[in-house]
Amino acid sequence: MANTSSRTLRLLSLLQARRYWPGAELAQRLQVSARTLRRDIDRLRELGYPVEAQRGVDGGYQLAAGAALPPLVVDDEEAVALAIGLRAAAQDAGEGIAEATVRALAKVVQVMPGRLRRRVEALSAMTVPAGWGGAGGGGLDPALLTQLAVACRDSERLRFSYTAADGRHTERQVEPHRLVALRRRWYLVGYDLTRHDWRSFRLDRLSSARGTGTRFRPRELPAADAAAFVRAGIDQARVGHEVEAIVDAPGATVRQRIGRWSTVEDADDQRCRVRMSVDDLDWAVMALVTLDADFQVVSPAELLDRIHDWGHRLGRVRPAGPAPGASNGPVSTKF
Amino acid sequence: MANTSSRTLRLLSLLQARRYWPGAELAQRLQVSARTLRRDIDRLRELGYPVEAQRGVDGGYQLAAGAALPPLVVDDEEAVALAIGLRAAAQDAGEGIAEATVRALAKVVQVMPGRLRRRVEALSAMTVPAGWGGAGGGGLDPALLTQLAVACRDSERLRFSYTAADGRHTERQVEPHRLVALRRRWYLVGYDLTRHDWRSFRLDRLSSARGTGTRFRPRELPAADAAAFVRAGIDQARVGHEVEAIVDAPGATVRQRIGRWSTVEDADDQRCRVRMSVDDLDWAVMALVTLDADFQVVSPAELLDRIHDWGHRLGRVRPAGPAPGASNGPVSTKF
DNA sequence: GCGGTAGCGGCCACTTTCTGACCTCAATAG
DNA sequence: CTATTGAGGTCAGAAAGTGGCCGCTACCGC
Repeated sequence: MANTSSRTLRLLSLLQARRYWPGAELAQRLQVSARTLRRDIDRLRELGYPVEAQRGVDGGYQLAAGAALPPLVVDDEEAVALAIGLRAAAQDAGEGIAEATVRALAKVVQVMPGRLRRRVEALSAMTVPAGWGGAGGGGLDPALLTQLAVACRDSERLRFSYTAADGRHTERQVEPHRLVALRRRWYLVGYDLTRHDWRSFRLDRLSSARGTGTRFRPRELPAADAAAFVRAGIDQARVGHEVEAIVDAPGATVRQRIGRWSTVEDADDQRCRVRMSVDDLDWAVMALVTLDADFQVVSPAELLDRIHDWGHRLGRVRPAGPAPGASNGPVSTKF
Repeated sequence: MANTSSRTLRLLSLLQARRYWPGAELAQRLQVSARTLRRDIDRLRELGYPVEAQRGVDGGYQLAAGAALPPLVVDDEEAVALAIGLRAAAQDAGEGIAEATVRALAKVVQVMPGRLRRRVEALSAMTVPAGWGGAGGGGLDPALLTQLAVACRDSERLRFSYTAADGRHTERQVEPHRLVALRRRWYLVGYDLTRHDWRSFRLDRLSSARGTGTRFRPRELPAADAAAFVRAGIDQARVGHEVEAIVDAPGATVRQRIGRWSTVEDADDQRCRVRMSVDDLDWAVMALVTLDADFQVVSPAELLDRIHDWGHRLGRVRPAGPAPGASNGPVSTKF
């Protein structure tokens, strides 16, 4: 701990933990003279981390936002929070930052001591599954996502079992290349060693993955990028529903509420046209109903059925009569 | 860049970015001899970050999970992903890690260059607000959360305007102490300088906060911890809705779907009793309707009204007639 | 089992940096 | 104005970092 670089790191972490530090206190904590502290501060500044200083009574140092990101020194709890947040974010990240999210997740998880990893597992078990646990949508296992992200990063071969679209289970051995989020789904792009070709795998159809422990030299993907590869694959096997509806509310309002998942076009001042791609029609119904406005369905017809189905179900809800089951029922799960 | 400590930092970042590195490549990247690299690796190990090495052909170094967390070296995109993930996580974090989440958020945001901060703002504008953008639920402004977290951390006085429960606006000057998440809501605990007493403030009633620039010496909170303080305050002014319903579906099924937010008691084989506390009735409606089963409402009566309201709205949805706005409308927002 | 590869670490000589002490100066708040 | 606190120069001794060399050991493929 008497080292210079370790001290520099500690200084950085102190400056990150609290904004203002009187120089004397820092010097005392780092067990060096005030002069050396000043030199350490200089070192940080030379490294590109702008440390600002206030002179005079009650002065001190503070770490400001600079051109580059300093290494983040986080404590245990913060690391757990990071992992949880990233896991949740990965579930429905926009296509733009999804990759960065898993990259960061892999980074954090990789260096996290085992005890923290266990805490993350425990905590995220009680977290909301993907997109509201919607009726049909199989939740994505966040641990799987992490595992695959690490395997991609480290170029480690994987074995897993995969359930193809036709329902057949197969065992695969794959060189993982990249994770791709597309249309609210995750795909693993990799080189299938038994098929001797590139494939993309939907994460929700993939299970019991484990690394083989062998590393490989990354191959070159025969596509512009991984996202393009996946897109090419799923375009020929379309699935899901294209929803279109006219909503009796201003486009701006609608955009604010559900613009994230849909394309909103202004029709006139009071109406707009909403388009979205969903896997599950219930999802579309929820999106539309939360708008608190009337709407008309353009397509598909099934959506209208579904909506009326919901309407009926909700319409026939009645106050509960005499208690049907004694309220002293034995089984109860909290949370 | 020729510095030893900066090189150590760079080495750490390289080891975090990819798992396996051949020693020769690392040495070349860091512009040092292999011998010095080995010494650098040693240095890291002495600092407590376990670097493992593989000998022999195809050997190399890898950063393993150790006892302590090394400083995270993240790139720009990853930092943005971190901030986005943490913001989202803060919105509905469990009470246990909520505080760590904002702490981490403050840490990340504090050192983030302005350009990244702007990207975060832009991106999180298109992110789902708290709990599905539920109709009534005032979304929490994530920027506010960040701002307050930083102010708490840095012991900086705040001014803001506050709308009390009775609807009266007041201007407050406060020494922020801690942020607390309780029952899916955020509170700021602080010492109110005009009232000369400790208060807790609901974040969704707090607006136009700005730091005064003056720091203060933290006072001691007259309570076990900040959460206890808030709890004591809100227990005397309960709010929200206690929902109870009988669902015509087995308890196990229901528990799997919405057990996270509710208490489910088995009534008999085919029915169960669901209880939940919600701020917003729409939220309860959504939870119940996604169960895909009939149900009866025990309480409150308003819930029944709301359900029937939804039922009517959904019931009168019709297919769209002739296109109301030309589909070549100029304004279109994707994403 | 054998040879090649690649990490391990001791040793040495040389160079560079670091450190604390002492000094003067500069900004800031009361 | 004055006390406080950071900025920074200089100096000498101490400590480190560095590269080159060495023999050693673990591991892999043949």
